[in-house]
Amino acid sequence: MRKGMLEYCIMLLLRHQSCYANDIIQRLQEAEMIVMEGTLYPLLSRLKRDGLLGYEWRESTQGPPRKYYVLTKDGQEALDQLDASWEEILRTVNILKN
Amino acid sequence: MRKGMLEYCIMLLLRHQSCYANDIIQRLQEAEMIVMEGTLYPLLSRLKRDGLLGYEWRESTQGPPRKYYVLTKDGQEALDQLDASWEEILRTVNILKN
DNA sequence: TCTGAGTACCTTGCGATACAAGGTATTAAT
DNA sequence: ATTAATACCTTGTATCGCAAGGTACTCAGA
Repeated sequence: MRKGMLEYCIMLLLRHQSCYANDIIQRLQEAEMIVMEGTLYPLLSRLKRDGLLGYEWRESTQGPPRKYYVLTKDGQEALDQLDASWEEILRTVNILKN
Repeated sequence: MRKGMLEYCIMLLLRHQSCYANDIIQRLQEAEMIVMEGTLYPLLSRLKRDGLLGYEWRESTQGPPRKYYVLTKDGQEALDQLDASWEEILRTVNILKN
């Protein structure tokens, strides 16, 4: 059922901080949402391609450099839109639950 | 984003009343969720095939007879499970929203 | 020095979901 | 008999998420 929620959750994560893939996987896991690498990387690439995310390389103390993703201005607007969609889904489910 | 929500919404609808396809489309529309016929019919067939829904034919005063769908016992249990999943998604989003 | 373990990024193939478009069948009215 | 309305269903396409597999960089230890 969480289909389609992933994009929203990832953008929520990036609203206040930049993250690289493993950060995202771990933080989502703490919020009880499991994401696979094979799901995450293509999704990040797509959001980058669509101009909603940008990234910058940063060195790591142990291991290869990391891609830190950040929300672009377009991304913030898209996120606002997703917030609205989420509210609508909440309303829908609440109506149907009566 | 509402991908995957449809099954849940339809089963919520059927929790307290039986419906045929156009009922479902109209009621979901009232709850601000748009469903296409080409989406709904295969979904209903699948839920029937999986034993979560049953149906009975009923005559209509104007037009061909209608398939009224109802939740089976298995369907009720599956719906309870979906309720739990929904609660989990609510928790996840709330955590990520801070 | 080179080899293996750990980390990080990415791709390919598959199944499932939803939509758009089109098709079949029954009923009632003209 | 034909048409309009209603109701059910199928096919083709796009997207999403997962499983599995692959590449590349870094560092520690043999």
